[in-house]
Amino acid sequence: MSQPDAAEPFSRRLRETRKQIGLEQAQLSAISGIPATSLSHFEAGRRKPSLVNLRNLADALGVSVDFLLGRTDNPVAHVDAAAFRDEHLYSARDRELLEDFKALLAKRAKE
Amino acid sequence: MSQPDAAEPFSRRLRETRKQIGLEQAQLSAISGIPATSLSHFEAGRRKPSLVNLRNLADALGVSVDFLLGRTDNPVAHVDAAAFRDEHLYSARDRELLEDFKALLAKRAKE
DNA sequence: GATTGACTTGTCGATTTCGCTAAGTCAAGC
DNA sequence: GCTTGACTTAGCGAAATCGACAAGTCAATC
Repeated sequence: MSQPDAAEPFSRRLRETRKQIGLEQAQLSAISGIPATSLSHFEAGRRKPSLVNLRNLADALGVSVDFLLGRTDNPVAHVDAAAFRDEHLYSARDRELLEDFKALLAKRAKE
Repeated sequence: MSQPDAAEPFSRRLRETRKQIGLEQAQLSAISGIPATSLSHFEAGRRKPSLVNLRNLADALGVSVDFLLGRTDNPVAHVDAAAFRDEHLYSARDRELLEDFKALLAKRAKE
């Protein structure tokens, strides 16, 4: 078992984006400065990129890191959605209550 | 040479965001599942997070990875950041409870 | 069937992060 | 001065990524 490929959104996003742009691994390697063998490892899901490599990949491909990681489906960065939807929680008192509540849930979940 | 702190946007963004939200390292540790000592290392610029830790941090803080990395000045990446924030911590049932609790706080805050 | 090109896979030593534990700093409050 | 709380720092072995190189796969073209 354990297909390294299937579960990782990053691997798929990387390959899809690269191909969609019409780049070969060697080309992306030249642009990003990352060895082509490393790119192959990334796309195969055998390695995960370091912070620096991740950033360079996003730069080279012209997409957001969040997109590469599968956190958003929007390739190009971001519009400003509700800046902070939990704004009301930023009263110190409420936050305290919320933290206590979370702690309670977390504790219960462990049992 | 090599000031670990000064040159790294990630370190600053992490600390700033955490404090702005009003969390202590221990709290962020509980939410993100990352040891507090690791958080200290990140904020001091002594270590850089792995892909998984980076993702968990963005989730826990409710900001985009691109923001944490200094690629954008826009804190919020994708629309449902708040919804996914504690997803990995709780069961669906707990999340429901948590949302109810938040709603309660929000309602009270309006009065 | 031999060659070429794109890509995969394995191995190497070096470097880094991993989580963990213990100890240290340091300001605030008693 | 002592304690508490938030945070830093150091050391540990385990695990992962790093870049580089060699070798292998495999379909397409000649």
